[in-house]
Amino acid sequence: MSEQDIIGKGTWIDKLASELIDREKSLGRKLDLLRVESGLGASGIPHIGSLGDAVRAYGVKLALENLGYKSELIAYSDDLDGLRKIPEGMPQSLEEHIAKPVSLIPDPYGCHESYGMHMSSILLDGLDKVGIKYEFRRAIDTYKNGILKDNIHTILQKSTEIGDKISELVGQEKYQKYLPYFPVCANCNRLYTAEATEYVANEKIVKYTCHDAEIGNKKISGCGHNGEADITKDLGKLAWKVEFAARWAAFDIRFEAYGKDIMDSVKVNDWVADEILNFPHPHHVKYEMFLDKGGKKISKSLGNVLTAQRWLEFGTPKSILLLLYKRITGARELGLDDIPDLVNEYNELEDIYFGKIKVDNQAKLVKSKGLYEYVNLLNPPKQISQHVNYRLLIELSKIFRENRIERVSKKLLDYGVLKNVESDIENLIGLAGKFADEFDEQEKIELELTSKEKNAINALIEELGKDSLEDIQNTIYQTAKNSDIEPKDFFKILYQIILGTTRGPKIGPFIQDIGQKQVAKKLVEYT
RNA sequence: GGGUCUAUAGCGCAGCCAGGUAGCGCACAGGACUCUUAAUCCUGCUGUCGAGGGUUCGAAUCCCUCUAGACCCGCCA
Repeated sequence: MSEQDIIGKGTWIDKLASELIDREKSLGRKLDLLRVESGLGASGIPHIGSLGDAVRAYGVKLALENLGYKSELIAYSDDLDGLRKIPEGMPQSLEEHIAKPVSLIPDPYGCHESYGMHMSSILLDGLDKVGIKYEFRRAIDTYKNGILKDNIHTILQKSTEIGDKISELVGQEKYQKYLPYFPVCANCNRLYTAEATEYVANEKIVKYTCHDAEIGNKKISGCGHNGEADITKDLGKLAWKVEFAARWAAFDIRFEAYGKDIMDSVKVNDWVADEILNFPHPHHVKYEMFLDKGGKKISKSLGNVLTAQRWLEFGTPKSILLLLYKRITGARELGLDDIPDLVNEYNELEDIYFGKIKVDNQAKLVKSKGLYEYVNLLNPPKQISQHVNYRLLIELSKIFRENRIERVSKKLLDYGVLKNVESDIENLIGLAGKFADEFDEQEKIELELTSKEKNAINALIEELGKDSLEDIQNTIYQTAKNSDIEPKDFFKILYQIILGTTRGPKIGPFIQDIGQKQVAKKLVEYT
């Protein structure tokens, strides 16, 4: 690859942006604002995959701007989506609100105006924490303000044609029978119980009947209300198979990524946009779902949901951005145990960016530097910062649980890893410390000790009580010998008590680090 | 029925999406830190890149076929 072939910063994001621009040019559309969109779910706890959709869309926005175009990210919360299932760990009191749009359900935690806003806020908070900027829009406002009205009208008028096409494209036949529009019942506020029976085009009204319906395998009772919904202002929503298209056209969206689970919906929506609404569909990129470590889809009901907030307890914002920007293709099993590698990988990228690590392959160098810039949202630091291996911090954190930041810092200085400890390193020690506490919990080992061994431990405790103990290593060795125990076995016992393992660091200096009294206290528990 | 992903060292994985010397972690072997073990550091070993074909000066990487596994859609949004 030669120099002039490199687009933008040389990453997949730049390539995507470039494809997008080429496509827009060949469509002959105006290029003064290339708007990108990310859809946010508002019905369940937003996991890191939902965050990824928005983070990557923002990356595309940055790439477009970098190539000289104006761009904007719309974060659209689908808060007219009906609640179908109570997410794991949420109050059962939500039961009465099943099938209602999430923005019409009170927030069970009382901190937001609705259940939907509570969920959306978790995601928006995640975006804020990693530095993503966006323009927030909500389904409920979009429908109330009639922003989609013309497109809804067109879609409903051509519902027969659309129903047939859906059947042809994805094999789903229900829209040959029903209108792709779900009114919210004016009487009971429920969404899926209200069946749209007829569209009165000249009045822009959908007639509906609220009757019993099934969601999943759950029966939901309708209230029997017969009503009319004005598509220009009443609440209701288009079915997903056509809603994206209406929104894309109304918002003039030129790019939206999607997960493979909604591939079929996107296929239909593309057709609806192109053929029914006469709005060339946005450019897309498909991504795989994040899976948990067992290869299962992250699902709220399994309780394996991984949020940005959870990640940020242990990892830096940049580690999330790196995860999401390093690539988009491929299935990925993801867990919190990926954090250490990502934190370290970021440091490596920084070293490459500032020339501290040499990379021979020119293309790879450009790509790595570009990735570094995206992880910094195209605003990279001017200077390299100090790096400490995250795993080292975890190991040190396991040893020092009290006054952790201070004592780990001191150790880093002793090791010569750092010249001085700055606040970002202290912050990282905090994160690594939480990681150590959470995932390397040392359980108390049940040890069957002989009286000979107990005597030896008692002797050692006495020695450790002395202030002027000089050579702990040798003291232990002597203690074992005096008690007629193989030193090897004695060391093993000590490792088990202190570290929970059968081996470990050289124990003399190690005890010094932890503190003689601290160790003595622990040993007493076994005598 | 439709679609997607995955397969690389003993194990776990990166590299593939913009082709250019096969990499990382763990494990293993040796060494440093005065006896005694290595959290830490250094050195070393480990390969039919699932199989077959194609494109290319050059393929783990791009294309096609096949095999095995996983997942998604065909309720709903």
